[in-house]
Amino acid sequence: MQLQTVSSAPSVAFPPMAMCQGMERQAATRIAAVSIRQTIAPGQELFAEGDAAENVYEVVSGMVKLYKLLPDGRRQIMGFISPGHLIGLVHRGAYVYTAEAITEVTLCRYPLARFTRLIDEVPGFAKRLLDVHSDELSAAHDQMLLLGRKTAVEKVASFLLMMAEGQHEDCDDVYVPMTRTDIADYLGLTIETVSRTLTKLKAEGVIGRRGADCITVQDRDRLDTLAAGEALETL
Amino acid sequence: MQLQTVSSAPSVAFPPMAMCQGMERQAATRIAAVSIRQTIAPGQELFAEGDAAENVYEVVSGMVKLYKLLPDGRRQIMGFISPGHLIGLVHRGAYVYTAEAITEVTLCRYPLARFTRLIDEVPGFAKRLLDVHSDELSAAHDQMLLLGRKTAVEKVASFLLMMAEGQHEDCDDVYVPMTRTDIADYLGLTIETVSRTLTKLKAEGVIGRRGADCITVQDRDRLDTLAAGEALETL
DNA sequence: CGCAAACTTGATGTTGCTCAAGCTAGGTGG
DNA sequence: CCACCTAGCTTGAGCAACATCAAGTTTGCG
Repeated sequence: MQLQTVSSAPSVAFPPMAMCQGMERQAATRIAAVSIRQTIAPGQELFAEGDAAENVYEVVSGMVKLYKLLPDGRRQIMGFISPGHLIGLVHRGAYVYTAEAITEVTLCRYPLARFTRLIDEVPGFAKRLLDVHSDELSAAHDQMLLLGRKTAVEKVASFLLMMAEGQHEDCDDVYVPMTRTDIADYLGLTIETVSRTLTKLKAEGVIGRRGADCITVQDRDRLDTLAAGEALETL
Repeated sequence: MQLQTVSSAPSVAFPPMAMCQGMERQAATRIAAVSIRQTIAPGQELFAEGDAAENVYEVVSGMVKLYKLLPDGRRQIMGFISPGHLIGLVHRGAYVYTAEAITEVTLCRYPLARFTRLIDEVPGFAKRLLDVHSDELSAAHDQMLLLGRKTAVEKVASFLLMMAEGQHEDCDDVYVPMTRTDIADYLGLTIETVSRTLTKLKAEGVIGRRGADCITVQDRDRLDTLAAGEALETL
């Protein structure tokens, strides 16, 4: 019997599976065949750093955070995973970070053994995975630049733009499901600095706010400039 | 005619090619067959961020730095590449960072078109590349933790341990070929802070120094503790 | 020998952190 | 339905770590 918050069921082929993006129909069908659906509640861990890797996951709905901890509890969030993206990077058989649900999350789970077999068996799948890895690595590098060299304002501006990306284009509202603590641990700041910086951006008319988890982009150009780190404006 | 500092020559199969590590003899031979040797001088660029990707490289000797710049010149070094490692991560056909030689560097160059074909043609090659990518991504995540959450002392200690790794085991001397500016841009610090931190570590007896580019590890345990970020000692 | 680049050291400055209240909103029970 | 409670957020005052600015010192090379 599973935990109440976790349910599993074999999935039938599901049309827009990101895992199979750009792949042939037959290949996509084979990949979908090894996937298992499940749902987890906010705050639940998918797996922890150092656990033996047993599955690869694809987020179908909701949002997951990935993080690492230092021995004394300092935390760095490596990324927020939104629908259509994969989780489960493995390094010598173990997960390299902890994955935890921020909202309620629906997942596709791929048992690692079967998943690995697909790499040999499904033509084009290895290349697809290499592309996915390249995207992740590129994002990691952008984040390194942010963490090492951007100011607090630049970090928060970059974060807002990242969150805006992939949300409904027609509207300037950005929905921010994670807490200030999560944002701070993602940007290498404290929760107070995140809060103050948002207040400053609002005072400058760059953003507006409808409650803590909904932010309106009022001056997109200005936000872009700040995020890019042009260093023209100090705010 | 090539630049004086750059020379190319078709390579014969070369025994310990890292690209082929763990692969069958025949596969390794095929991979080696598409490689071209070349040498570049310190300070020379292999390619720049945003350039159309044309090659993948493997460092044979020497050291290369990879970096990104902000519009106003702030720089973040993504990594130092030592022999046996690959360079040339591609994201939508363009390089995502600039690669520049620190020392004189010998390389194996693999033209991208031929390299890509090998993925389909050589069994096991795709998996090998996925492993390489996993290692890189894991290293990038470690660096994100360092940049976002470690103190100056912890950063410098981590850096020294990274440099010590892969150097002759029998000796405690760590050879540091890059400048303080490079180290600072790698750790998200200033050159002055790097210098002061090294001085502090020396005063504490954790390290000793033979000139600016050679450092002796005198208390390995202490250095490990500091790098791990146990936060027990403030120094 | 002399120059330039790289490094170290010192004095001062500033960004973002720490500590400490308040505030707000959503959920619960009376 | 409303008061209360709590988790999360905001705001303020003071501080510390690291940055900046400014000399000196060392090193390697022509």
